[in-house]
Amino acid sequence: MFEFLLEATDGPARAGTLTLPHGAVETPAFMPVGTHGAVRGLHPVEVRRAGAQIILGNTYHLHLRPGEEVVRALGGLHRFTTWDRPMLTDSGGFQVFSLEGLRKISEAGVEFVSHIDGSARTITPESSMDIQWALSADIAMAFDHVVPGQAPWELAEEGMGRTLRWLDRCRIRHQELLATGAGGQTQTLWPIVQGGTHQDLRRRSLEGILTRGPWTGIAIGGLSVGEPKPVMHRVLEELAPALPARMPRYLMGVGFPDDLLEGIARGVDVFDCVAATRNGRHGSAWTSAGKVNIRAAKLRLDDGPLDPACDCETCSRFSRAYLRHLFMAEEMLGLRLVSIHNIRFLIRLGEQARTEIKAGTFDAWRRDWLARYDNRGDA
RNA sequence: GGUGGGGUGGCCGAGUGGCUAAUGGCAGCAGACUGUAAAUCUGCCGCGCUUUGCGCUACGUAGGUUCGAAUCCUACCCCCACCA
Repeated sequence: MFEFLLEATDGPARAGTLTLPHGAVETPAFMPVGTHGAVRGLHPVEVRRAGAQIILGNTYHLHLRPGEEVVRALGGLHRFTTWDRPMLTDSGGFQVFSLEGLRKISEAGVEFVSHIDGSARTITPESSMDIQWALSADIAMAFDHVVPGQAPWELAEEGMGRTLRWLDRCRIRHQELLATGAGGQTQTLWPIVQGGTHQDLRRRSLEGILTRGPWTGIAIGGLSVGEPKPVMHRVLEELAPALPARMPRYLMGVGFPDDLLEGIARGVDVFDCVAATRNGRHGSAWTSAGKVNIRAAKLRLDDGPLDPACDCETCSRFSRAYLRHLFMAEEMLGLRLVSIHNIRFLIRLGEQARTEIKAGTFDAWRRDWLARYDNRGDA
């Protein structure tokens, strides 16, 4: 039910298949983010047609609105949203970082002041598990304490240690929930490696997680939260040799196209990132030649597709000039079309990487790809 | 024809003697965004240059008052409302 079959490796890069209750996920894979139970702006069919095999939901946001009991009463997140393929829910741990000004951390859990109505909302390792069980995604994430990328050792140590202690509580509660076995529901729990940018802490975190195993997958959190890219690469490289080969590795919150390739090159199997949809809504598109600002004046009469090398529904049909017009006219179709392109772009990057890994040509392909990719935005 | 109100940078619109190349907003231009408090945010936005500075032009037009005017005075042109 929660198997990971490692099909090929090419250096540290891996290609595999993750089997989950709602279907298979071929890796390397990019998961579009659907915080509120929807990939922002998109119809589930569009998300599916972009090639998505799994999407995310968010514990904190769905707890606040509509509330997990509503989702449970309506048959769980799959039925509620009509997304019938695999889903993963993030635990609310990222909101410990992103909503820093609205929360208070203690060993018991995190007291949030709701960003919606100011009411007090406490999330504990146990309640995060309860909420995620009610949402009933295929994969639940451990409730973790994410610290900023520049966090000094002391703070990173605190977050890492707390994440490990909370993992014990998550695991106990999750096993209790599994034991109830209500309605034949099943779900797996993935732990999260923390420790900031400090090698000793990352190692301790990973060792702590592995001694608490077994697990069906493992996540690396607390990256791309303000640290320079080379530092993220270093952390991944230091971690890679100690990660068991049999488990899928999920690099949380990453990333941009180049981050996917750099992550895959360092042994990562699964990614998620809001940038595809957020940048899409903001008019910033990724293409094989680099970033394109779709509002740019120079595109006014550009009759070509966003990315000639892309097979998405946007590129196969609409011109850059039309997309620009939609943005200038504030037609919501524009936001949607670029979002569709961006998620297809990342998913296809994973698909291409998978092919290259199986062919044993990943590294050369990656170097070539990155050399052609202009990150400055004048593609 | 009379009376009153008004003409400000691409547009709307503040400003009623010096702190004003002129608040705001819109439009335009450029950029940012990494487990979503974001269909958001930031910067530029009279012209030129050796661009943390300098020069030029500018608040309907032409004069005037003043050390100094978008701001005060005079004349004229135009717009709006009401009255004839």
